[in-house]
Amino acid sequence: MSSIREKNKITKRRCILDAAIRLFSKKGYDQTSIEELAREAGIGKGTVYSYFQTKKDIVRTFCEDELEFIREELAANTNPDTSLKDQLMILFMAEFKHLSRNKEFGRLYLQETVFPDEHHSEKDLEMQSRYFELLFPIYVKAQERGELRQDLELLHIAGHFYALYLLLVSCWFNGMIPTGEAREAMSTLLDQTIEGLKPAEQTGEHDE
Amino acid sequence: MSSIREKNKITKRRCILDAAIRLFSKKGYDQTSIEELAREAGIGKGTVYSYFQTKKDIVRTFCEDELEFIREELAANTNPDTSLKDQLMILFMAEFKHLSRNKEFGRLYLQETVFPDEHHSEKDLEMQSRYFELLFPIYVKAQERGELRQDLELLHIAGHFYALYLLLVSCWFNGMIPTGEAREAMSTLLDQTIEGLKPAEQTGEHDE
DNA sequence: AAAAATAATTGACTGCGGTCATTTTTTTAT
DNA sequence: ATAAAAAAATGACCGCAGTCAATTATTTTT
Repeated sequence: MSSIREKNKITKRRCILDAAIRLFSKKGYDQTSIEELAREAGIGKGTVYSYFQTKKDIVRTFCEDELEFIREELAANTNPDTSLKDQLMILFMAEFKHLSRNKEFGRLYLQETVFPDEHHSEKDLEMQSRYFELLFPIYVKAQERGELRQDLELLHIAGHFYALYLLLVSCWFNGMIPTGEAREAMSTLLDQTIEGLKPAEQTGEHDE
Repeated sequence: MSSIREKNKITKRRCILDAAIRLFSKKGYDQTSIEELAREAGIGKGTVYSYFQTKKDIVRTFCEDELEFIREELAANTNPDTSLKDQLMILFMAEFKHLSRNKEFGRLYLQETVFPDEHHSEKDLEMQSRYFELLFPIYVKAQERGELRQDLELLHIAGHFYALYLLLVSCWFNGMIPTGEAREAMSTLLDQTIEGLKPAEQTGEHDE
């Protein structure tokens, strides 16, 4: 029932995140001080810390919110009857789109979640597990359609494709793959992983 | 000919790195101040910065030195005629061994090199390229032996295996894979990637 | 409506990473 | 050996992330 407070809390939280997006994107994460961020958001410095634990938590929260949104959107829009590759492309490219729009945020978020310290690792493990489980139905369907071997554990399958995503993103960050070529690179990697790396002569059929 | 100076420089550099290894390993990176590090190394705080540009540079330097050492050692010891999988296992497990011995260092180094900011990306790209090229001969040989398809670019092949390494390491950091199971997990991932992810019935031969 | 209780806000303060003018050490020149 | 020049070491100092006791705003109680 506490109307004024609740509304203010939500509003201020949004203000801080918006200010952070603006400043971090414009000047970079390190070049933006919390004091300046607070000023931009129209509040005192200390207040920032009653909404977020640390400077990096601002980044983390923003990215988790975005990911949640992306995934909900995808869960609604994905057609589970299209090919495995199509579905993975849609998913990965949606995440990549978010990443390329918020490069600085994405970089810091990935640094923290892909290589977490002891303190965060449980939380990250949970996020990762939830993410993998989100994809399990897609892989099961693909197995049923005969697109994937049945004798592989779902976790391993998920791992293989997640590995490709990590690779793509890493190559994008270090400049090996420009933004415009990411889709094609992902497509190639997915094709190769789905098709397998075997020599052509050991494989029963090949369209090339 | 400047004997005293040159020797001192090398010695002090070593002292700083040793102190860093001791303190970072014992108390963690964030919990170790440069002032304390300098005390441990028996020098003044400012002196640290005439040997290393930033706190993270200490980590970076240590890891690059170690990697250089590991790779030289491997280049000498690897038998280019054993199977692709055996060679990759030896390489990856050697790097993983270094990583698991210096977890804190490794984490920070990977964060910086896998997801570099604009400022570092050229340097990291060069490191990554050198690393990939180191592996190219192994893949060429494997292609010649018929272990890998000939129609794939070397860079893509390198990418696939590098992706697996990233995955393994990430899972290790977030606790999904305990240290003792890393070898087996890597083995499984390599097998699956080398064998391909195809359904068994589409493949000409299979031992299971 | 006033008082008491509770929650939110704030900026002065602390500690650390990194800088730089000054001092100390080493080398070169005389 | 002494002075001048060059290199290295140093700690006081700066800016910023994060803390906390004091203050202000909101809610509940009477």
